[in-house]
Amino acid sequence: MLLNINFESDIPIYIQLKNEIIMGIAKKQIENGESLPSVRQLAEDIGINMHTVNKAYNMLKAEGFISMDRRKGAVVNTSGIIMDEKCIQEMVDGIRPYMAEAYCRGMTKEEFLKIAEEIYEDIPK
Amino acid sequence: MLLNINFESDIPIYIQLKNEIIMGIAKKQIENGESLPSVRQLAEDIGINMHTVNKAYNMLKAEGFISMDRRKGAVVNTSGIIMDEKCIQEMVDGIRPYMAEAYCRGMTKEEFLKIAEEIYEDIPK
Amino acid sequence: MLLNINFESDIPIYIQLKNEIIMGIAKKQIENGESLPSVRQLAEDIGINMHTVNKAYNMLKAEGFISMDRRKGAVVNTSGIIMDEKCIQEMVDGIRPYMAEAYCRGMTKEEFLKIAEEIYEDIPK
Amino acid sequence: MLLNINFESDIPIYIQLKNEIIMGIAKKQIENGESLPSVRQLAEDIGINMHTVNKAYNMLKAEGFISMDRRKGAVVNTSGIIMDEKCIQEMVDGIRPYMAEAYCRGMTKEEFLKIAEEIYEDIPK
DNA sequence: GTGGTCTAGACCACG
DNA sequence: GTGGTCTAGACCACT
Repeated sequence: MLLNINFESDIPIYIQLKNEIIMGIAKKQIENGESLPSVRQLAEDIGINMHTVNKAYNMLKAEGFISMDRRKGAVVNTSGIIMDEKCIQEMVDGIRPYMAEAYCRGMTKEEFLKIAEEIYEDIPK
Repeated sequence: MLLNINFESDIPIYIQLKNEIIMGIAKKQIENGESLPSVRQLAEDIGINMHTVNKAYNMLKAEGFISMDRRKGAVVNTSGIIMDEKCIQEMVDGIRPYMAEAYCRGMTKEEFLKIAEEIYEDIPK
Repeated sequence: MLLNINFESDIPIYIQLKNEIIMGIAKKQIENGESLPSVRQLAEDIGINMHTVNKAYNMLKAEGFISMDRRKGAVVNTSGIIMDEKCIQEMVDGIRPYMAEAYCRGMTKEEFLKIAEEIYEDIPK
Repeated sequence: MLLNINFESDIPIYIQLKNEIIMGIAKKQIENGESLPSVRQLAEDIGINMHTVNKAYNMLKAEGFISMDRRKGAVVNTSGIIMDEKCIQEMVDGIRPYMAEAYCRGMTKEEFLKIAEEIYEDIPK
């Protein structure tokens, strides 16, 4: 799994890491039931602090993407996750500002939906 | 123009304020050429510090939504703004994580696009 | 004489106005001995405050470009002005930052001097 | 790197600071990839407020001279900077008033170019 | 009265 | 220890 981290971004590294792992799960680069690298290992690979990886793993656990196993470490476990009302609301609140800006900049609904569709279809690849 | 700021949010106030003003422009609650309230006035109205408003205004200026006229203060100026490559890329990078999460949570493309369409159509209201 | 003022610039209007008048003198759009418009007239023409025009005229007077005449108002008087050490120093300090930036951005001396020459030759037109 | 700040000048401290750092980059007193002092450290060294340094750093970041790396602080990054049309235009607009004044004061093109050449050649020292 | 600049001091998120 | 955010309050330049 390729984890793309931009150290100059204003998005915290642990958030980027969390997003990249979710992307890896979506792309099935890591399957349900498989283990993620150990905190220490991943930290060393990426060249970041152990605490940062830990934080990302804890967020993933809180959001239901992984579970912690004493022997196998962090294990992907997507069996119980669903798109509930709270998730939808967070998503709506998250993307609305981007749409408002696009709207002001003259992007039509069709253009926007076309791009959204492309992103979606590009995920599993 | 109603500016909705959530002081409990982990999103910085000046970012929320910037987004709310863009939303106000999109909704045509404030028209092209009109002046925004003075930094001090708006700060007092919302109950925040002058500098926080100033930061939001400066971001809007940098993104091309307003101009600072020495005589009229902050003026909405949407004439020159377009959805260029950089904007599209930022939008794509911004919404992709939400889509990847929705994808993992089993939301279909159709469901996602339906929600996206609803948000878009809800903007001008 | 065409006076080009940008109200959205971060350069104060009275400075812009002063510079434009000096440019007008350089271009011989206004000759030595001629009168500038009255403070009131010019303010109205440009659409700015009378005090702002006054400030520009006072700077021009302090720098030796004009003299105030009771009957003729502000009169261009370039007879006594020279490029003394102080002026040179101010010019050097003023353009050095632009050159340092151009240098960092990879502009060669030849390119810079070519542009400088072009600007100079463009003045009297 | 020697940072020369004039507290009596009417040029804002953060602008002077920005210019001095660009000069330091031009003189190779600080090389590409190196870190600048932390905002707090530099503020203390110069005897100014943290926020003033911060503003200078943010301008340098916006102009492409440095990147903010979450691990290494402000890092000089001149790899991507070029002298594009916008930069040239800003430079031209910036130095034209000095040239117009020099022209009025009787400085010839040759004298002007000689001084410009001297400033340029003096930068890397 | 406007924004711009600067200071001082605080808290927090990040690494 | 780092920068980011926010506050409070001050002075100034500009219009």
